[in-house]
Amino acid sequence: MKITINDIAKMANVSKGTVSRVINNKPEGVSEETRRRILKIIDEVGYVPNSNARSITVSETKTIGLIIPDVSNPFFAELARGVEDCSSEYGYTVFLCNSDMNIEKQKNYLNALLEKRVDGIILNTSGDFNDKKFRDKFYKINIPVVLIDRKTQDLERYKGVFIDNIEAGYKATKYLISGKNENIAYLAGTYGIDTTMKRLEGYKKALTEASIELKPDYIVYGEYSIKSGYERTLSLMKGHREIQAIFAGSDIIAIGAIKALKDMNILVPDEVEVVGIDDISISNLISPSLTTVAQPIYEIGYKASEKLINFINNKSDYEDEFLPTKLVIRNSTRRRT
Amino acid sequence: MKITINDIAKMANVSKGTVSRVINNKPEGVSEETRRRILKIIDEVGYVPNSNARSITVSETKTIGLIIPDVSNPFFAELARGVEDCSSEYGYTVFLCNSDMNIEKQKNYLNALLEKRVDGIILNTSGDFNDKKFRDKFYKINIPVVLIDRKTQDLERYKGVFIDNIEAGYKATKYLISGKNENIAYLAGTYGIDTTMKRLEGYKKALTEASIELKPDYIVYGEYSIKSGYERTLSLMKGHREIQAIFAGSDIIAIGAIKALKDMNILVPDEVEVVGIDDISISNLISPSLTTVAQPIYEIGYKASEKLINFINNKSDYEDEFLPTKLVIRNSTRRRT
DNA sequence: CAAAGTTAGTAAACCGGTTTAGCTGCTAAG
DNA sequence: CTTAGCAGCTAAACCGGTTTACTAACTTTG
Repeated sequence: MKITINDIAKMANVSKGTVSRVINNKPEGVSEETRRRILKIIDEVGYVPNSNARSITVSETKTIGLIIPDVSNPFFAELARGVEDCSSEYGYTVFLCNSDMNIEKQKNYLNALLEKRVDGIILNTSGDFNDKKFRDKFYKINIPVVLIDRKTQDLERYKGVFIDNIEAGYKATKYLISGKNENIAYLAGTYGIDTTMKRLEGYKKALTEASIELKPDYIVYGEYSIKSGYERTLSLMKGHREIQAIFAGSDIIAIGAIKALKDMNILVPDEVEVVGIDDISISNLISPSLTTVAQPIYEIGYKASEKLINFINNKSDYEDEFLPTKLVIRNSTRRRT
Repeated sequence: MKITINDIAKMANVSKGTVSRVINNKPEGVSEETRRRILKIIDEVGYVPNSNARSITVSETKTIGLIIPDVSNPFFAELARGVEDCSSEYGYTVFLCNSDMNIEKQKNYLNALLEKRVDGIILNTSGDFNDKKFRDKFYKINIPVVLIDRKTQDLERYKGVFIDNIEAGYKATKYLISGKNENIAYLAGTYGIDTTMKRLEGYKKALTEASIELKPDYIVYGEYSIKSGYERTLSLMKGHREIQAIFAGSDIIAIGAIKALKDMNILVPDEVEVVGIDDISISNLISPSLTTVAQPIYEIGYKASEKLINFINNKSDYEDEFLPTKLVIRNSTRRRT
């Protein structure tokens, strides 16, 4: 028996239109006296307007959807925090969705978000749409979307907030080269994903520039997880003891790699150097602390949300944005002289 | 120019009631043939029903709110993942809210969630309501709430999913005692919070049981953060070099403590042992790896969501639930013989 | 003082759905 | 053959809001 705007109207002996004006702080059409009277009643009976009812006429929900692979991954947790902070500052509430890099799950979430009529979506995509009909439908609906961290061929039409991944891969690899390493592996994340491939490009660029031969064996794909980093490192090092340095596709992977190296009694950084990408907060806590190409993770989330909200309200243009990265030198690499 | 149920009805030459039945898979009142025809049209034009419109008549939104202090804290990230997983399995979508332990923020989020007519709320409370009027209003609305991890006097009426914090504190302290330590500090989290005080009880119980004198100086309150753990450890150890072991109120605090001890050149575990509570995933990655009283964090989140959803649908009773903890022995404590 | 303008408010239409009462035409039962 | 029952559907009311067109009363202006 929820209390509605009609109840308030009756109690105050006014029409519900008048109550509506008071609720929405519309200045016209209500005298100060009745306004106060209505507000008092609202306060007394504890009336809470139903924003869903509102949303169907004003066609906005002040709600956005955030789709990421997994909040329990520190990188995405930090991203999510940035998104949520900005969103709430602008009066938006955010739906959290964990896609697990599963395209089917992502589709289900997108559908749910569309049904809930979110005003926009921030998407860390799990790859191309496999369901073309769904893609067409999705495109047709034309909901504002801002990509985050990763691009996808299929979603070319959408802009987003990223880092320059080529540069990031380049920086990491170049730093390893500066340590007089020649046999440098790229312990990559998921094959085919934008970030993975761009970082590869940077890796190649740095090697080429230094006239170091590119060895296909040194490039190993896996997933963006500790486990994957651990396992691939074991098998990689088993076959290639000559490797002197590992450029890990993310800090999470690097953490797995370091663990594997420890288990194999290979000293980090003395025997093998490791560099990651991301600079998640634990990277400074593990031992040895991780040298990494830092992304402004929180800011990426924050800016993505801001970009989305501006776009929703047509306040601004809608372009790709690339935030700067920075090499953070810690103890998984040797001192350079 | 969104397409609505009316448009579909017109296209199919039926009333919108019929379309509604088809959308909701109601078996009665529509022939197989028209059902197929309508579904085909829906598919072709890419119609997505508006669940907000739906929600105002069926008075449920299939939406729940999750309020936690901070997703970027690994403990809460894991919790959130558990909540979201369960919720999505049951067809619910979850709003993520970061309260930052700020009671005012929490109030604003609660208000927003009420306006959005969430079906229920999972709350890691940020303390008692300071606004009594709001509390009364909130109570009156009588929305299902499940507490998680922490209780509060004010919210006694609500049940939730927890661990036995007295036992957890007891286990941790007892294990430190078993290492022949007598000067054991409790590096607590926020003063007054349920978990903090219950763990204190456990700490006291273990000391009393072992006939170790309780020294007020050895109990230090702070916050549940690395920074706080770090700072309090520095000042604690400066004044009390005789301390042999630290029971940290959480893993996050323990991580800060270990960092501080390192900076003071105090060896862990040789000179000072450290035990935490939580077993967040990094606890196994830091060095030395952390001995800790493990909580089933993900399960707490998952069960809380399940409890809430069952309660929403009146399927089950609604009682407190305490999940088991387990001492995980790693390298921040010495080998016991 | 009349005309015009402003203010405060109402009633009704509308948003996009669900649900109920009732109608039509057919089949099965008595 | 009548009647009851049912399947298939429609029209209209309803959910809880917003918005628009309109009116009545009062104020300002020339």
